[in-house]
Amino acid sequence: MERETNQRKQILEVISNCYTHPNIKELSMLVKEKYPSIGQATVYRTVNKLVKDGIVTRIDCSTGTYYDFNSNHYHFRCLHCGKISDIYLSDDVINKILSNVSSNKIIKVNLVLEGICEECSKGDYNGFK
Amino acid sequence: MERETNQRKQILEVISNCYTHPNIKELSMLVKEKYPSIGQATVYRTVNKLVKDGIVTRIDCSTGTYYDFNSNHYHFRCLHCGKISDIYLSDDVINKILSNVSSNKIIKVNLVLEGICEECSKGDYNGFK
DNA sequence: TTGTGTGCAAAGCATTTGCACGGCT
DNA sequence: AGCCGTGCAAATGCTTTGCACACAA
Repeated sequence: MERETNQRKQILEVISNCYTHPNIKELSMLVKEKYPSIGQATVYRTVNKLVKDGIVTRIDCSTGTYYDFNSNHYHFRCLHCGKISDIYLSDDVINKILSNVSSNKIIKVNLVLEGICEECSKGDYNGFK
Repeated sequence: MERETNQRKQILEVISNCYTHPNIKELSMLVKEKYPSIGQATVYRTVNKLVKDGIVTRIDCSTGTYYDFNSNHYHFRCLHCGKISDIYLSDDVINKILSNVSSNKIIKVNLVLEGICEECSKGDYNGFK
């Protein structure tokens, strides 16, 4: 099913080396920088496959979709600077959340908190991004 | 700032009467059905304003963005039938989640669980939507 | 050898925008 | 009266797709 092509390996390598949580556009640029011969369509197709295969995680929030490698954590997005940071929740809290759903087959938890990060809270700012 | 135009009232009325959680396309169609003279661009612009004003809530998940009226609850989306249902969490659980973030200004919590709903779990199915 | 993956360019869609007009306040 | 909101249609921009070729299994 899933072939270990060079492009797949290289795109995965770029994602896993990402310090930030890129969206598809940023990811495309990073891939283009390091592996210029990889086409745009390949990035789109490959990332979707990696998500489907459970190797890469989607972060869906109000400003779009971001990607994360190997994530069993959650996210906070600053409405001012746009930075996305990781949040870790205990199994206890997660189980309490899951216990509120009658389905016994939860496959994914997309949790994104949005607000003003500590750094932005300190400085002056006017309005949100 | 926000003018109480007929279009705004009518679009809000359509959203608030929605039994389901429509995406922008479904919402456009519902608006078109009931108020054919309202243009497509107006639906887009107005919904975005209603979200910005905190009157309508965005639900962001892997299949796109859905809208909800007056929501202080959370959501579950079935990967098989696509249905979105409401989840209610106690303040206790929410506070435990929030306590994991160093920011003291959380403005929004986007929480979407995905899995197979009870109804779909009962029946046979092959593959996800 | 076979069929999936890839690159390119074009097609297909969803969303935004410019502009003139309408209607809140 | 002034100005934001609206409708229309065009523009924009993101994502997908068709096709011929490449390459992993």
